[in-house]
Amino acid sequence: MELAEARLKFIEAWGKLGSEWGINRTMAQVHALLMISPEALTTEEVMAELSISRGNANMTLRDLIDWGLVEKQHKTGERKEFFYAEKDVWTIARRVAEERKKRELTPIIKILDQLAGVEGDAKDPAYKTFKTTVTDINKLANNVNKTLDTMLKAEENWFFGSILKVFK
Amino acid sequence: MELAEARLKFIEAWGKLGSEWGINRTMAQVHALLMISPEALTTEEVMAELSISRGNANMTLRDLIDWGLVEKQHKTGERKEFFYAEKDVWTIARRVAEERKKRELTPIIKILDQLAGVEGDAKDPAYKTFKTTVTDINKLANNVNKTLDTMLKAEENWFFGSILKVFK
DNA sequence: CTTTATTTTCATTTTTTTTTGAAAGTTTAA
DNA sequence: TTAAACTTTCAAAAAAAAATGAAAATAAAG
Repeated sequence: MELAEARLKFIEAWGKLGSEWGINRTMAQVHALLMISPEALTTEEVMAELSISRGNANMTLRDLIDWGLVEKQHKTGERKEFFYAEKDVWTIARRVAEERKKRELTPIIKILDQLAGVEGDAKDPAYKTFKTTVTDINKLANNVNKTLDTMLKAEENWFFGSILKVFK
Repeated sequence: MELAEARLKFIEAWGKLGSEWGINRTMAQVHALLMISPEALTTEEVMAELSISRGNANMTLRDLIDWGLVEKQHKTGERKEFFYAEKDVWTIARRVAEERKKRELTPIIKILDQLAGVEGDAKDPAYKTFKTTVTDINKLANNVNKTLDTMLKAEENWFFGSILKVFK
């Protein structure tokens, strides 16, 4: 397989994976393109490579910056902005985990805390089932939360090494 | 807060979480409803509780069955079908992990294996960056894969207990 | 069989999400 | 200043995803 073909396949696959996980396909594709680009790219280059509009490229790049996955660069003598993606895969994984934790896990734990406190008749099956389910989900969410905190502090080899060693 | 209100909030929150993770909002809501229902429900009841159409309820329930989260039940003397959700939260988590692994992780690892094998000029920065990125993502994906295998076999307390103890 | 209850399908409609592109805004440099 | 280069915004359009509902299919009962 040619590099050019492989690059396209990678961009396509990363876009598909992203959309399956609730991330805009184009955003995942721009991320993929930047991850495999040794040099920072301009908006124009991103637009051309992926055949997307200026508005789309601009918004997507801004989102990637918000996720902590891409940074703006300025080159001396050049007027336009360049975009460069973090290349360390474990750092990328941690940034994504950190953002999703903040945006999704923390809010749902807050709601579950409220819901787990609902009062009711201890003999009512509807109440018992609700209480048990919500309390159990809350506990699991807190376990995931703590595990993510661990992951955010850990090195990749240490993290997986330890997990896989314990459960060998 | 009343149980009735809490139930609605839970269904809403679960639906939102689902849609953020690439799962159809209605499917997540039907799942939430069944998780907090002590008894199996009929299609009619699901339709009424969530104000959705028969076609939608039918397809969504079938999908939940495909995910291994809901089972059909038949009651003697009753002609219609009843739907009952798995209530053990750790079992639910494992089923979801198992399905997403099968549907998404395994296919992308297959693609990454192909892409990691692409040949090229070892001095070409574009090639080097591509190769490194793809290889690193592949390694991470395989670590996640193994960790999921462990999770699928483990008990909740054992799994998180061990992880959190190692990294305490 | 035939009828009735129930489930499934799927073309069409509706809703939601994403993308476009041109205008407005901003920055730099001459 | 002014003007050119570049970035951002956002209303409108397009595309994608989800939902509807009625007809077809299936299954059970008489």
